[in-house]
Amino acid sequence: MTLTPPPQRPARSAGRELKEKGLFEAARSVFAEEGFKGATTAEIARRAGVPKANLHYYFPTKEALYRAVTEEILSDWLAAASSFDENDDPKQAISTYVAAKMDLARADPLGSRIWASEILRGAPVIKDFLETTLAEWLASREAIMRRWIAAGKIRSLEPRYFFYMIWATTQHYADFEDQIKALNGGAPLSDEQFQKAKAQAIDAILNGVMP
Amino acid sequence: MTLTPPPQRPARSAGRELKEKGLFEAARSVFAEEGFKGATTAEIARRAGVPKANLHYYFPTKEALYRAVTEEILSDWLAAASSFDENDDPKQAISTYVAAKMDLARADPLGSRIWASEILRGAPVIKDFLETTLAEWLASREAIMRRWIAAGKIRSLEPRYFFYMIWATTQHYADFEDQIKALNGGAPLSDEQFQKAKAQAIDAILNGVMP
DNA sequence: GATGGATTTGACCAAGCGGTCAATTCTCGT
DNA sequence: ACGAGAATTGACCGCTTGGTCAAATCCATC
Repeated sequence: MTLTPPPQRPARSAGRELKEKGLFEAARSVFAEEGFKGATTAEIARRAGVPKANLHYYFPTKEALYRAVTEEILSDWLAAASSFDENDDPKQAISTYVAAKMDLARADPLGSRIWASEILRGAPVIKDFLETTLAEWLASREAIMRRWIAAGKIRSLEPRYFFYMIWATTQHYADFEDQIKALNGGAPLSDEQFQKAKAQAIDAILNGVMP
Repeated sequence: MTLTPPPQRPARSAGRELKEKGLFEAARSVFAEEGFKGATTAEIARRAGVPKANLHYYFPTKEALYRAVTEEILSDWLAAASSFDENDDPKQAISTYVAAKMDLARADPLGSRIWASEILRGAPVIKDFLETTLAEWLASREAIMRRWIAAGKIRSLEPRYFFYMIWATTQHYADFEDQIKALNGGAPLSDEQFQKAKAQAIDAILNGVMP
Protein backbone atom coordinates (compact mmCIF):
# COMPACT_ATOMS: atom_id res chain seq x y z
CA MET A 1 0.00 0.00 0.00
CA THR A 2 2.76 2.45 0.81
CA LEU A 3 5.98 2.63 -1.09
CA THR A 4 9.36 2.97 0.57
CA PRO A 5 9.35 6.20 2.58
CA PRO A 6 11.79 8.91 1.48
CA PRO A 7 14.99 8.33 3.46
CA GLN A 8 16.08 5.55 5.83
CA ARG A 9 14.71 5.14 9.39
CA PRO A 10 12.85 1.81 9.45
CA ALA A 11 10.63 2.73 12.39
CA ARG A 12 7.93 5.13 11.17
CA SER A 13 6.65 7.84 13.44
CA ALA A 14 2.93 8.12 14.11
CA GLY A 15 2.90 11.68 12.82
CA ARG A 16 4.36 10.58 9.54
CA GLU A 17 1.76 7.88 9.04
CA LEU A 18 -0.98 10.38 9.76
CA LYS A 19 0.27 12.92 7.28
CA GLU A 20 0.80 10.30 4.60
CA LYS A 21 -2.75 9.11 5.16
CA GLY A 22 -4.09 12.63 4.74
CA LEU A 23 -2.27 13.11 1.46
CA PHE A 24 -3.32 9.62 0.38
CA GLU A 25 -7.01 10.31 0.93
CA ALA A 26 -6.82 13.72 -0.69
CA ALA A 27 -5.15 12.09 -3.68
CA ARG A 28 -7.89 9.44 -3.90
CA SER A 29 -10.60 12.06 -4.16
CA VAL A 30 -8.78 14.19 -6.71
CA PHE A 31 -7.75 11.23 -8.88
CA ALA A 32 -11.34 9.92 -8.79
CA GLU A 33 -12.74 13.26 -9.91
CA GLU A 34 -10.16 14.34 -12.46
CA GLY A 35 -8.32 11.22 -13.57
CA PHE A 36 -4.55 10.89 -13.49
CA LYS A 37 -3.78 13.59 -16.02
CA GLY A 38 -6.45 15.99 -14.83
CA ALA A 39 -5.43 15.75 -11.18
CA THR A 40 -2.94 18.37 -10.00
CA THR A 41 -0.53 18.02 -7.13
CA ALA A 42 -1.48 21.55 -6.06
CA GLU A 43 -5.13 20.51 -5.62
CA ILE A 44 -4.20 17.34 -3.75
CA ALA A 45 -1.97 19.33 -1.40
CA ARG A 46 -4.71 21.93 -0.91
CA ARG A 47 -7.26 19.27 0.12
CA ALA A 48 -4.75 17.68 2.45
CA GLY A 49 -4.07 21.10 3.96
CA VAL A 50 -0.31 21.11 3.31
CA PRO A 51 1.94 23.13 1.00
CA LYS A 52 2.65 21.49 -2.31
CA ALA A 53 6.37 21.16 -1.54
CA ASN A 54 5.46 19.07 1.49
CA LEU A 55 3.56 16.61 -0.68
CA HIS A 56 6.70 16.01 -2.68
CA TYR A 57 8.57 15.27 0.52
CA TYR A 58 6.30 12.29 1.25
CA PHE A 59 5.66 11.20 -2.34
CA PRO A 60 8.47 12.07 -4.74
CA THR A 61 6.24 12.28 -7.83
CA LYS A 62 2.58 12.46 -8.75
CA GLU A 63 2.90 9.02 -10.29
CA ALA A 64 4.31 7.49 -7.08
CA LEU A 65 1.28 8.80 -5.23
CA TYR A 66 -1.00 7.43 -7.93
CA ARG A 67 0.65 4.02 -7.79
CA ALA A 68 0.24 3.88 -4.02
CA VAL A 69 -3.46 4.67 -4.44
CA THR A 70 -4.02 2.05 -7.14
CA GLU A 71 -2.23 -0.66 -5.17
CA GLU A 72 -4.70 -0.31 -2.34
CA ILE A 73 -7.60 -0.48 -4.78
CA LEU A 74 -6.36 -3.73 -6.30
CA SER A 75 -5.97 -5.20 -2.85
CA ASP A 76 -9.56 -4.25 -1.93
CA TRP A 77 -10.77 -5.76 -5.16
CA LEU A 78 -9.13 -9.08 -4.37
CA ALA A 79 -10.52 -9.05 -0.86
CA ALA A 80 -14.06 -8.75 -2.23
CA ALA A 81 -13.29 -11.42 -4.82
CA SER A 82 -12.41 -13.92 -2.13
CA SER A 83 -16.07 -14.01 -1.08
CA PHE A 84 -16.74 -16.07 -4.18
CA ASP A 85 -14.76 -18.99 -2.80
CA GLU A 86 -16.32 -19.30 0.58
CA ASN A 87 -19.21 -21.32 -0.75
CA ASP A 88 -19.55 -24.41 -2.83
CA ASP A 89 -23.17 -23.83 -3.69
CA PRO A 90 -23.50 -21.69 -6.82
CA LYS A 91 -26.52 -19.81 -5.57
CA GLN A 92 -24.75 -18.92 -2.35
CA ALA A 93 -21.39 -18.17 -3.95
CA ILE A 94 -22.83 -15.90 -6.61
CA SER A 95 -25.19 -13.99 -4.37
CA THR A 96 -22.50 -13.50 -1.74
CA TYR A 97 -20.07 -12.26 -4.36
CA VAL A 98 -22.52 -9.85 -5.97
CA ALA A 99 -23.48 -8.56 -2.53
CA ALA A 100 -19.82 -8.00 -1.66
CA LYS A 101 -19.20 -6.15 -4.92
CA MET A 102 -22.27 -3.98 -4.37
CA ASP A 103 -21.18 -3.18 -0.84
CA LEU A 104 -17.69 -2.31 -2.04
CA ALA A 105 -19.12 0.03 -4.69
CA ARG A 106 -21.18 1.72 -1.97
CA ALA A 107 -18.42 1.87 0.63
CA ASP A 108 -15.64 2.94 -1.70
CA PRO A 109 -16.99 4.55 -4.86
CA LEU A 110 -13.74 6.49 -5.29
CA GLY A 111 -11.77 3.30 -5.68
CA SER A 112 -14.10 2.01 -8.36
CA ARG A 113 -13.95 5.33 -10.21
CA ILE A 114 -10.16 5.44 -10.15
CA TRP A 115 -10.14 1.91 -11.53
CA ALA A 116 -12.55 2.90 -14.31
CA SER A 117 -10.57 6.00 -15.15
CA GLU A 118 -7.38 3.95 -15.26
CA ILE A 119 -8.93 1.48 -17.72
CA LEU A 120 -10.30 4.30 -19.87
CA ARG A 121 -6.84 5.73 -20.37
CA GLY A 122 -5.47 2.33 -21.41
CA ALA A 123 -4.54 0.89 -17.99
CA PRO A 124 -0.83 1.82 -18.19
CA VAL A 125 -0.31 1.27 -14.46
CA ILE A 126 -2.49 -1.78 -13.75
CA LYS A 127 -2.13 -3.57 -17.08
CA ASP A 128 0.30 -6.00 -15.50
CA PHE A 129 -2.16 -6.78 -12.71
CA LEU A 130 -4.94 -7.36 -15.24
CA GLU A 131 -2.83 -9.70 -17.35
CA THR A 132 -1.52 -11.77 -14.45
CA THR A 133 -3.38 -11.72 -11.12
CA LEU A 134 -6.80 -10.84 -12.47
CA ALA A 135 -6.51 -13.19 -15.45
CA GLU A 136 -5.57 -16.04 -13.11
CA TRP A 137 -8.41 -15.27 -10.75
CA LEU A 138 -10.83 -15.25 -13.66
CA ALA A 139 -9.48 -18.48 -15.15
CA SER A 140 -9.81 -20.40 -11.90
CA ARG A 141 -13.35 -19.17 -11.29
CA GLU A 142 -14.28 -20.01 -14.85
CA ALA A 143 -13.16 -23.54 -14.05
CA ILE A 144 -15.41 -23.64 -11.02
CA MET A 145 -18.37 -22.43 -13.03
CA ARG A 146 -17.73 -24.94 -15.79
CA ARG A 147 -17.89 -27.68 -13.17
CA TRP A 148 -21.22 -26.31 -12.01
CA ILE A 149 -22.44 -26.29 -15.59
CA ALA A 150 -21.28 -29.88 -16.12
CA ALA A 151 -23.08 -30.88 -12.92
CA GLY A 152 -26.24 -29.20 -14.16
CA LYS A 153 -26.27 -26.82 -11.21
CA ILE A 154 -26.37 -23.72 -13.41
CA ARG A 155 -27.32 -23.08 -17.01
CA SER A 156 -24.85 -23.43 -19.79
CA LEU A 157 -23.05 -20.15 -20.47
CA GLU A 158 -19.66 -18.57 -21.03
CA PRO A 159 -18.47 -17.80 -17.49
CA ARG A 160 -16.34 -14.79 -18.38
CA TYR A 161 -19.22 -12.82 -19.88
CA PHE A 162 -21.18 -13.66 -16.78
CA PHE A 163 -18.47 -12.08 -14.63
CA TYR A 164 -18.38 -9.05 -16.90
CA MET A 165 -22.08 -8.55 -16.23
CA ILE A 166 -21.50 -8.75 -12.48
CA TRP A 167 -18.61 -6.31 -12.56
CA ALA A 168 -20.44 -3.91 -14.85
CA THR A 169 -23.66 -3.92 -12.88
CA THR A 170 -22.12 -3.52 -9.46
CA GLN A 171 -19.46 -0.96 -10.39
CA HIS A 172 -22.06 1.06 -12.26
CA TYR A 173 -23.43 2.22 -8.91
CA ALA A 174 -20.06 3.77 -8.11
CA ASP A 175 -18.81 4.91 -11.51
CA PHE A 176 -22.09 6.40 -12.70
CA GLU A 177 -23.22 7.71 -9.34
CA ASP A 178 -23.58 11.23 -10.72
CA GLN A 179 -25.83 9.99 -13.51
CA ILE A 180 -27.90 7.96 -11.05
CA LYS A 181 -28.13 11.06 -8.88
CA ALA A 182 -29.36 13.14 -11.82
CA LEU A 183 -32.03 10.49 -12.50
CA ASN A 184 -33.01 10.42 -8.82
CA GLY A 185 -34.04 14.06 -8.55
CA GLY A 186 -30.54 15.22 -7.76
CA ALA A 187 -30.14 13.13 -4.61
CA PRO A 188 -27.88 10.08 -4.20
CA LEU A 189 -29.61 6.77 -3.62
CA SER A 190 -30.83 6.51 -0.03
CA ASP A 191 -29.84 3.47 1.98
CA GLU A 192 -33.25 1.92 1.34
CA GLN A 193 -33.01 2.57 -2.38
CA PHE A 194 -29.55 1.10 -2.49
CA GLN A 195 -30.61 -2.00 -0.59
CA LYS A 196 -33.43 -2.46 -3.09
CA ALA A 197 -31.03 -2.03 -6.00
CA LYS A 198 -28.65 -4.50 -4.42
CA ALA A 199 -31.35 -7.11 -3.81
CA GLN A 200 -32.63 -6.71 -7.34
CA ALA A 201 -29.15 -7.01 -8.83
CA ILE A 202 -28.56 -10.25 -6.94
CA ASP A 203 -31.96 -11.49 -7.97
CA ALA A 204 -31.64 -10.65 -11.65
CA ILE A 205 -28.16 -12.11 -11.92
CA LEU A 206 -29.17 -15.30 -10.13
CA ASN A 207 -32.30 -15.73 -12.25
CA GLY A 208 -30.21 -15.29 -15.33
CA VAL A 209 -27.99 -18.21 -14.42
CA MET A 210 -30.02 -20.69 -12.39
CA PRO A 211 -31.67 -23.50 -14.37
CA MET B 1 -23.95 17.99 -34.24
CA THR B 2 -21.97 21.04 -35.40
CA LEU B 3 -22.13 24.42 -33.77
CA THR B 4 -22.28 27.65 -35.75
CA PRO B 5 -19.18 27.85 -37.92
CA PRO B 6 -16.78 30.72 -37.28
CA PRO B 7 -17.93 33.63 -39.44
CA GLN B 8 -20.96 34.16 -41.70
CA ARG B 9 -21.46 32.42 -45.05
CA PRO B 10 -24.53 30.19 -44.67
CA ALA B 11 -23.56 27.86 -47.49
CA ARG B 12 -20.74 25.58 -46.35
CA SER B 13 -18.09 24.42 -48.70
CA ALA B 14 -17.35 20.72 -49.06
CA GLY B 15 -13.73 21.29 -48.09
CA ARG B 16 -14.80 22.93 -44.89
CA GLU B 17 -17.06 20.03 -43.92
CA LEU B 18 -14.27 17.59 -44.59
CA LYS B 19 -11.77 19.43 -42.45
CA GLU B 20 -14.25 19.88 -39.63
CA LYS B 21 -14.96 16.15 -39.76
CA GLY B 22 -11.27 15.36 -39.51
CA LEU B 23 -10.84 17.54 -36.45
CA PHE B 24 -14.07 16.17 -34.99
CA GLU B 25 -12.91 12.55 -35.29
CA ALA B 26 -9.45 13.37 -33.96
CA ALA B 27 -11.11 15.11 -31.01
CA ARG B 28 -13.31 12.06 -30.32
CA SER B 29 -10.33 9.77 -30.05
CA VAL B 30 -8.30 12.11 -27.85
CA PHE B 31 -11.23 12.94 -25.56
CA ALA B 32 -12.02 9.23 -25.23
CA GLU B 33 -8.44 8.40 -24.25
CA GLU B 34 -7.55 11.34 -22.06
CA GLY B 35 -10.83 12.84 -20.86
CA PHE B 36 -11.69 16.51 -21.23
CA LYS B 37 -8.96 17.88 -19.03
CA GLY B 38 -6.29 15.47 -20.16
CA ALA B 39 -6.92 16.08 -23.85
CA THR B 40 -4.80 18.78 -25.47
CA THR B 41 -5.67 20.81 -28.52
CA ALA B 42 -2.14 20.24 -29.76
CA GLU B 43 -2.65 16.46 -29.78
CA ILE B 44 -6.04 16.76 -31.46
CA ALA B 45 -4.54 18.98 -34.15
CA ARG B 46 -1.62 16.59 -34.57
CA ARG B 47 -3.93 13.61 -35.16
CA ALA B 48 -6.03 15.63 -37.58
CA GLY B 49 -2.86 16.62 -39.42
CA VAL B 50 -3.32 20.37 -39.12
CA PRO B 51 -1.49 23.10 -37.20
CA LYS B 52 -3.00 23.94 -33.84
CA ALA B 53 -3.92 27.46 -34.94
CA ASN B 54 -6.06 25.97 -37.69
CA LEU B 55 -8.05 23.99 -35.17
CA HIS B 56 -8.97 27.21 -33.43
CA TYR B 57 -10.17 28.60 -36.73
CA TYR B 58 -12.84 25.90 -36.97
CA PHE B 59 -13.61 25.49 -33.28
CA PRO B 60 -13.00 28.63 -31.21
CA THR B 61 -12.26 26.78 -27.96
CA LYS B 62 -11.49 23.28 -26.73
CA GLU B 63 -14.82 23.28 -24.94
CA ALA B 64 -16.75 24.15 -28.12
CA LEU B 65 -15.16 21.15 -29.79
CA TYR B 66 -15.99 18.97 -26.80
CA ARG B 67 -19.61 20.13 -26.78
CA ALA B 68 -19.93 19.34 -30.47
CA VAL B 69 -18.62 15.84 -29.79
CA THR B 70 -20.93 15.20 -26.84
CA GLU B 71 -24.00 16.43 -28.72
CA GLU B 72 -23.52 13.75 -31.34
CA ILE B 73 -23.11 11.10 -28.66
CA LEU B 74 -26.37 12.04 -26.96
CA SER B 75 -28.14 11.91 -30.29
CA ASP B 76 -26.76 8.41 -30.99
CA TRP B 77 -27.84 7.30 -27.54
CA LEU B 78 -31.41 8.42 -28.16
CA ALA B 79 -31.45 6.72 -31.55
CA ALA B 80 -30.56 3.40 -29.91
CA ALA B 81 -33.09 4.05 -27.16
CA SER B 82 -35.91 4.35 -29.68
CA SER B 83 -35.56 0.65 -30.42
CA PHE B 84 -37.27 -0.02 -27.11
CA ASP B 85 -40.54 1.42 -28.36
CA GLU B 86 -40.93 -0.47 -31.57
CA ASN B 87 -42.39 -3.46 -29.84
CA ASP B 88 -45.22 -4.03 -27.46
CA ASP B 89 -44.07 -7.46 -26.37
CA PRO B 90 -41.65 -7.21 -23.42
CA LYS B 91 -39.45 -10.05 -24.61
CA GLN B 92 -39.09 -8.48 -28.04
CA ALA B 93 -38.71 -4.91 -26.77
CA ILE B 94 -36.05 -5.79 -24.22
CA SER B 95 -34.00 -8.07 -26.42
CA THR B 96 -34.12 -5.59 -29.30
CA TYR B 97 -33.02 -2.79 -27.01
CA VAL B 98 -30.16 -4.75 -25.45
CA ALA B 99 -29.03 -5.83 -28.90
CA ALA B 100 -29.08 -2.22 -30.10
CA LYS B 101 -27.06 -1.07 -27.09
CA MET B 102 -24.53 -3.87 -27.57
CA ASP B 103 -24.19 -2.99 -31.25
CA LEU B 104 -23.71 0.67 -30.40
CA ALA B 105 -21.00 -0.20 -27.88
CA ARG B 106 -19.26 -2.24 -30.55
CA ALA B 107 -19.70 0.26 -33.37
CA ASP B 108 -18.83 3.37 -31.35
CA PRO B 109 -16.82 2.53 -28.25
CA LEU B 110 -15.32 6.03 -28.24
CA GLY B 111 -18.72 7.60 -27.75
CA SER B 112 -19.45 5.36 -24.80
CA ARG B 113 -16.06 6.15 -23.27
CA ILE B 114 -16.49 9.88 -23.65
CA TRP B 115 -19.87 9.57 -21.96
CA ALA B 116 -18.35 7.56 -19.10
CA SER B 117 -15.50 10.01 -18.69
CA GLU B 118 -17.97 12.90 -18.66
CA ILE B 119 -20.00 11.25 -15.89
CA LEU B 120 -16.87 10.48 -13.89
CA ARG B 121 -15.91 14.14 -13.79
CA GLY B 122 -19.36 15.14 -12.57
CA ALA B 123 -21.18 15.53 -15.90
CA PRO B 124 -20.78 19.34 -16.10
CA VAL B 125 -21.68 19.44 -19.79
CA ILE B 126 -24.43 16.81 -20.06
CA LYS B 127 -26.00 17.23 -16.61
CA ASP B 128 -28.86 19.16 -18.16
CA PHE B 129 -29.50 16.36 -20.66
CA LEU B 130 -29.47 13.77 -17.87
CA GLU B 131 -31.93 15.73 -15.74
CA THR B 132 -34.35 16.48 -18.53
CA THR B 133 -34.31 14.35 -21.69
CA LEU B 134 -32.86 11.21 -20.16
CA ALA B 135 -34.99 11.46 -17.01
CA GLU B 136 -38.12 11.79 -19.15
CA TRP B 137 -37.13 8.88 -21.32
CA LEU B 138 -36.55 6.75 -18.24
CA ALA B 139 -39.81 7.80 -16.58
CA SER B 140 -41.91 6.92 -19.60
CA ARG B 141 -40.24 3.54 -20.04
CA GLU B 142 -40.66 2.83 -16.35
CA ALA B 143 -44.38 3.39 -16.91
CA ILE B 144 -44.39 0.88 -19.73
CA MET B 145 -42.61 -1.70 -17.62
CA ARG B 146 -44.97 -1.14 -14.69
CA ARG B 147 -47.85 -1.90 -17.02
CA TRP B 148 -46.13 -5.12 -18.06
CA ILE B 149 -45.66 -5.99 -14.39
CA ALA B 150 -49.32 -5.27 -13.63
CA ALA B 151 -50.32 -7.48 -16.56
CA GLY B 152 -48.11 -10.26 -15.24
CA LYS B 153 -45.98 -10.22 -18.39
CA ILE B 154 -42.74 -9.72 -16.49
CA ARG B 155 -41.68 -10.25 -12.90
CA SER B 156 -42.14 -7.60 -10.29
CA LEU B 157 -39.11 -5.33 -10.06
CA GLU B 158 -38.00 -1.72 -9.92
CA PRO B 159 -37.68 -0.77 -13.60
CA ARG B 160 -34.93 1.84 -13.17
CA TYR B 161 -32.48 -0.62 -11.63
CA PHE B 162 -33.26 -2.94 -14.47
CA PHE B 163 -32.27 -0.27 -16.96
CA TYR B 164 -29.10 0.43 -14.98
CA MET B 165 -28.15 -3.21 -15.41
CA ILE B 166 -28.73 -3.01 -19.16
CA TRP B 167 -26.71 0.18 -19.54
CA ALA B 168 -23.92 -1.08 -17.32
CA THR B 169 -23.61 -4.46 -19.03
CA THR B 170 -23.71 -3.18 -22.58
CA GLN B 171 -21.49 -0.14 -22.10
CA HIS B 172 -18.98 -2.27 -20.21
CA TYR B 173 -17.91 -3.77 -23.54
CA ALA B 174 -16.92 -0.30 -24.74
CA ASP B 175 -15.71 1.40 -21.55
CA PHE B 176 -13.67 -1.55 -20.27
CA GLU B 177 -12.49 -2.78 -23.63
CA ASP B 178 -8.86 -2.54 -22.56
CA GLN B 179 -9.55 -4.69 -19.49
CA ILE B 180 -11.45 -7.21 -21.58
CA LYS B 181 -8.54 -7.20 -24.01
CA ALA B 182 -6.07 -7.89 -21.19
CA LEU B 183 -8.25 -10.81 -20.06
CA ASN B 184 -8.46 -12.12 -23.62
CA GLY B 185 -4.76 -12.67 -24.14
CA GLY B 186 -4.16 -9.12 -25.31
CA ALA B 187 -6.53 -9.29 -28.27
CA PRO B 188 -9.88 -7.52 -28.58
CA LEU B 189 -12.95 -9.75 -28.72
CA SER B 190 -13.32 -11.30 -32.16
CA ASP B 191 -16.63 -10.90 -33.95
CA GLU B 192 -17.61 -14.41 -32.90
CA GLN B 193 -16.71 -13.75 -29.30
CA PHE B 194 -18.65 -10.53 -29.33
CA GLN B 195 -21.71 -12.17 -30.85
CA LYS B 196 -21.56 -14.79 -28.11
CA ALA B 197 -21.25 -12.08 -25.45
CA LYS B 198 -24.15 -10.21 -26.97
CA ALA B 199 -26.39 -13.28 -27.13
CA GLN B 200 -25.53 -14.17 -23.56
CA ALA B 201 -26.21 -10.64 -22.33
CA ILE B 202 -29.64 -10.66 -23.96
CA ASP B 203 -30.29 -14.09 -22.57
CA ALA B 204 -29.24 -13.33 -19.02
CA ILE B 205 -31.13 -10.06 -18.88
CA LEU B 206 -34.27 -11.65 -20.28
CA ASN B 207 -34.10 -14.61 -17.92
CA GLY B 208 -33.72 -12.20 -15.04
CA VAL B 209 -36.99 -10.50 -15.84
CA MET B 210 -39.32 -13.01 -17.48
CA PRO B 211 -41.69 -14.85 -15.13
C1' DG C 1 21.26 23.33 25.92
C1' DA C 2 23.78 21.58 22.16
C1' DT C 3 23.69 18.56 18.23
C1' DG C 4 22.03 16.52 14.03
C1' DG C 5 18.78 14.45 11.39
C1' DA C 6 13.70 14.86 10.18
C1' DT C 7 10.45 17.98 8.58
C1' DT C 8 8.44 22.25 6.65
C1' DT C 9 7.87 25.78 3.21
C1' DG C 10 8.20 30.07 0.14
C1' DA C 11 10.37 31.00 -3.90
C1' DC C 12 11.56 29.46 -8.03
C1' DC C 13 12.05 26.99 -12.80
C1' DA C 14 11.47 24.75 -17.32
C1' DA C 15 7.91 22.71 -19.90
C1' DG C 16 3.42 22.50 -21.56
C1' DC C 17 -1.11 24.52 -21.80
C1' DG C 18 -5.23 27.07 -24.40
C1' DG C 19 -5.68 30.67 -27.08
C1' DT C 20 -4.31 35.02 -30.14
C1' DC C 21 -2.67 37.49 -34.04
C1' DA C 22 -0.80 39.39 -38.08
C1' DA C 23 1.19 38.05 -42.16
C1' DT C 24 0.60 34.98 -45.89
C1' DT C 25 -1.62 32.01 -49.32
C1' DC C 26 -5.55 30.15 -51.52
C1' DT C 27 -10.01 30.39 -54.15
C1' DC C 28 -13.31 31.98 -57.01
C1' DG C 29 -16.71 35.35 -59.13
C1' DT C 30 -16.10 38.97 -62.17
C1' DA D 1 -5.99 38.83 -64.24
C1' DC D 2 -7.47 40.91 -60.31
C1' DG D 3 -9.76 41.93 -56.02
C1' DA D 4 -11.86 40.29 -51.75
C1' DG D 5 -12.96 37.26 -48.54
C1' DA D 6 -11.79 32.45 -46.84
C1' DA D 7 -8.35 29.68 -45.08
C1' DT D 8 -3.63 28.77 -43.29
C1' DT D 9 0.13 29.07 -40.08
C1' DG D 10 4.56 30.35 -37.44
C1' DA D 11 5.37 33.03 -33.73
C1' DC D 12 3.97 34.44 -29.64
C1' DC D 13 1.56 35.29 -24.81
C1' DG D 14 0.01 34.70 -20.10
C1' DC D 15 -0.88 31.06 -17.15
C1' DT D 16 -0.60 26.51 -14.98
C1' DT D 17 1.85 22.45 -14.39
C1' DG D 18 5.10 18.94 -11.86
C1' DG D 19 9.04 19.24 -9.58
C1' DT D 20 13.38 21.49 -7.13
C1' DC D 21 15.98 23.73 -3.61
C1' DA D 22 17.98 26.05 0.14
C1' DA D 23 16.84 28.21 4.19
C1' DA D 24 14.22 27.74 8.32
C1' DT D 25 12.18 25.05 12.02
C1' DC D 26 11.21 21.12 14.76
C1' DC D 27 12.46 17.50 18.03
C1' DA D 28 14.52 13.35 20.16
C1' DT D 29 18.79 12.22 22.29
C1' DC D 30 22.79 13.09 24.89
